[in-house]
Amino acid sequence: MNYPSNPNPSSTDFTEFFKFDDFEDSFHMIMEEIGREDHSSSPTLSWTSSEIFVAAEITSPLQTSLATSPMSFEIGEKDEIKKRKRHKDDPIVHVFKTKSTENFALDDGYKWRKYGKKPIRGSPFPRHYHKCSNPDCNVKKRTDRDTNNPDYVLTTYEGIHNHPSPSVVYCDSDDFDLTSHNNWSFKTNTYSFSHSAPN
DNA sequence: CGTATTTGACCAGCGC
DNA sequence: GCGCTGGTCAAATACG
Repeated sequence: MNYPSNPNPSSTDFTEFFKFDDFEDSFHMIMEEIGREDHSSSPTLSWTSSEIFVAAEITSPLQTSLATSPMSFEIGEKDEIKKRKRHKDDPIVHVFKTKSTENFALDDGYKWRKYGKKPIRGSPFPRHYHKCSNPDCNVKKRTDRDTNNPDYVLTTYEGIHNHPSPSVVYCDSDDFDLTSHNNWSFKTNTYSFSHSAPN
């Protein structure tokens, strides 16, 4: 399967990428929590990086909640709920594409445990499967090399972390509920972010 | 010796 | 059904 790149990397309107109700709900919920009345803009992020960052968004303590693309869906009514795998043409909302010839994995600040590796049909490069190392957190991510351009790594996230990023080094409050605070910063070995909500 | 990774086996959708 | 494919498990292995 070839993953499309972000359909509109410069857009700040995420809503057009959320075709599924649960995505839209969670998106609006988060926008409300961070005080965005128009629900159409993302937090402002700035970063420095040794890698070239291609996609418009990157995971962060807040945006991880948006960075979800389930691999399968539950469809149907109560008695007949079935699972459906992601179809080839389903939109993949958050695939992060980074130029990385040295480090395969995107350093997103979370700690991951690798649990699988599979050759993918049509690609000379295997896909790697990871779970969040935090107990009781079932967020997953997959990493592939871009078949069309092996210099790039595609990272796909599924799920919402139920804990803060271990890389949050500053927040304007001691508690961990980042969504209720305006200022925080985020640092990994590769990236450093800062976020300041507008007044 | 404890923890993380590797890797073949297993399993579940999906298309035919 | 059945086979193909991708996702997960878990025992073995590597590594600090």
